[in-house]
Amino acid sequence: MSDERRLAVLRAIVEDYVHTREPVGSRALVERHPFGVSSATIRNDMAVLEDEGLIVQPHTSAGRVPTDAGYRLFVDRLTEVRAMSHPERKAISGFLSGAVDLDDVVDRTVRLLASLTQQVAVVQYPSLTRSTVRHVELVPLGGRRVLVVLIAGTGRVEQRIVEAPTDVDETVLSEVRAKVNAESAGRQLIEASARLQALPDQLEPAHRDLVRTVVRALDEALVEEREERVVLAGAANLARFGPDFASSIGPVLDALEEHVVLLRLLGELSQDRSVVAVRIGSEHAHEGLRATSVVTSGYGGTDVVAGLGVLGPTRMDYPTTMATVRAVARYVSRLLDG
Amino acid sequence: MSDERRLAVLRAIVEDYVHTREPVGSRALVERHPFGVSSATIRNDMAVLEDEGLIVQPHTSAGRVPTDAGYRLFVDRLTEVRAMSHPERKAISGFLSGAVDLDDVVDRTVRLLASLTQQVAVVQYPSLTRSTVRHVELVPLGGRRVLVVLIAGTGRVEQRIVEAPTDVDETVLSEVRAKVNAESAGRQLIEASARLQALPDQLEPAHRDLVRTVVRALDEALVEEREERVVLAGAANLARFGPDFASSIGPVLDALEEHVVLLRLLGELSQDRSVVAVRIGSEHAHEGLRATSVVTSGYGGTDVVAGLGVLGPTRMDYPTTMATVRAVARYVSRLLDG
DNA sequence: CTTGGCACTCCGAAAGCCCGAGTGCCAACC
DNA sequence: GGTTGGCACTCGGGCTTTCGGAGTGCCAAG
Repeated sequence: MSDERRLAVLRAIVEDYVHTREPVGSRALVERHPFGVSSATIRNDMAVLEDEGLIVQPHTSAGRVPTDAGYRLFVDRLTEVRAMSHPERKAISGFLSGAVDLDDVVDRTVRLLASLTQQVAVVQYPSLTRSTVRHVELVPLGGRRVLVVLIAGTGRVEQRIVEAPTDVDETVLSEVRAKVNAESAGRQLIEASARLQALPDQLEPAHRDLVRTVVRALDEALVEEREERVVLAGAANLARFGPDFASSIGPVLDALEEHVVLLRLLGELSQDRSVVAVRIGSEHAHEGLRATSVVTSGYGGTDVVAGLGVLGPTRMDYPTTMATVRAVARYVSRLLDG
Repeated sequence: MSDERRLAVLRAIVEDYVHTREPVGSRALVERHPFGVSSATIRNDMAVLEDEGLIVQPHTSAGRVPTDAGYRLFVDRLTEVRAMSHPERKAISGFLSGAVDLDDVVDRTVRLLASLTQQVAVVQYPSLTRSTVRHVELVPLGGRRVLVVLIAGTGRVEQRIVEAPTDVDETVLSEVRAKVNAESAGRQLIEASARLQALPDQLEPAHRDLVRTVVRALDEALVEEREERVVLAGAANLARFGPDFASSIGPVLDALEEHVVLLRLLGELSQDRSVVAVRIGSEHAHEGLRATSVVTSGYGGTDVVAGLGVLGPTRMDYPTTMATVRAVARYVSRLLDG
């Protein structure tokens, strides 16, 4: 019994099922695909595939449906990520290149992904972690309050208002500002953070507490808030996933609202920028996502700085979705690099 | 035929229908409510109510269901907004008072609304318009780039990076900064905006272009971006509205994603802070919302600065929802004022 | 205006039925 | 050993039919 043909059968089942949304039987399979063998043979193959846990039949006398394990094998071994056609590429770059600032890039990206895939799109804000510090500004607000502003290389701006231990005057603040910028401007955020930690000890004791307060605020902005934001689009597509998906809509919406869950997902899957990663159905840690698959990619500048992806039913067109996600991630990365 | 009893019948129909989710018939009505008349009499009343377009029967031989007009009359004339109980108030203020900054206030508010009402909650970010300017900061970023930061009385911070007409040096910038703050600090945003418009003419020509650029950026931050953001929570509750609502989920999610639609809605309905406003089903301009009702209130400081509300099925418990929205709006307002 | 009575409608659940798709298995075949 | 046609068997789902109950509208009497 040819191992190769069995895999071809699995591939055919996945493709047909994704296409028709209905369990696929042996007869239909040999009609649509040129296996050169009879349906009885295919039946034998299917029995084996079922033993291996790659497909199941919803009821006796129904066709077969891929299991999550079946999709996994399909994605890992039976799929080449499709290349995008020229017009497709053009549409992507055209739509994205109109963006005016970072917010706009993220916004356009997430909408684009949602509309191209007809699924739910998720885009994480580019993390500050790998980005650089352009400038740190300290603004006295009167009394002990100081506004701490961090401007990152990406153009993203984070600010905090802090309460200094004593009243601050402008001359002290100028000094601190100069020191802080000397230590951090132009450096990667992680490095800047490390250097800033050491800063208070190098200063005269009178300023230490103020500097500590400022550094703590910057650190929050740098570390805690990094990767903290995600943007969604296309939630309405959930309703289009079909009636068999209806019962899952509630839990999925719940999960989508817990941005922490999405961030973890993107974080775990988007380690590598050049690769699209897929998490399928039961592979999800979060219960509410067990009916869905997520296709993600890292994106950003020279290092990976964030992730993006789409979420759809496990019965999705993986090759196309993966191609789209990859293409969009690449274009956004290029945009942010330039 | 008593007009009064007819309205009592309408009220009873609305209440029972909201409670049971099933069309209510004349027999069930007299059993549950002490009208002191027979079901035949109620039937006559119902016939009239149906003629008036306030109720309909889904099919012959089914009970009656309120129409949107019926709900409207119920809300306008048959309802006293319930007062919240002490424990309820306490839960609200307790949950909200833990907030650490404006973002947190908005975030907690929207979650609170969603969980209290089990519906979809919408909170608009407090508008800057009626708020005051606390401080304006200008930061040279090197070359011609200047970071313009606006700190509002609410603690909200808006920033823009602008490209000055020529290279900027710190001394010029200090001067401009002083002027700008003198004109705007402590003033209401609208007033500040007006005064800033006049500022360029009062300065020496050399600085005018720079000031114009800065003022334009501030104006954008003040005017264009005001009221631009809404935050949602509880979208998953859509799935709990019942099977009869299932077909509307898609369109509603679509509408929820168009924040512009929500902003217009909140804007139109939340004119007055002390009043809860309701828009019912077919009263919505947006098609996708025709199956829903929205209950909103203005909230904010001394003037109305933003709106919040919840969205649910037209068959919702209006008195309770209105009470909750009102109570939450009040607590948030108090929080922002203090 | 109210009421009891009555004929009428019609939804929806339950039951029964049948058809077709699909399977598993087997014996024969190459 | 893999492949094949044949065949009996299963079972879901669509279709129709039936039936009961809830609810109405109307009417004539109070």
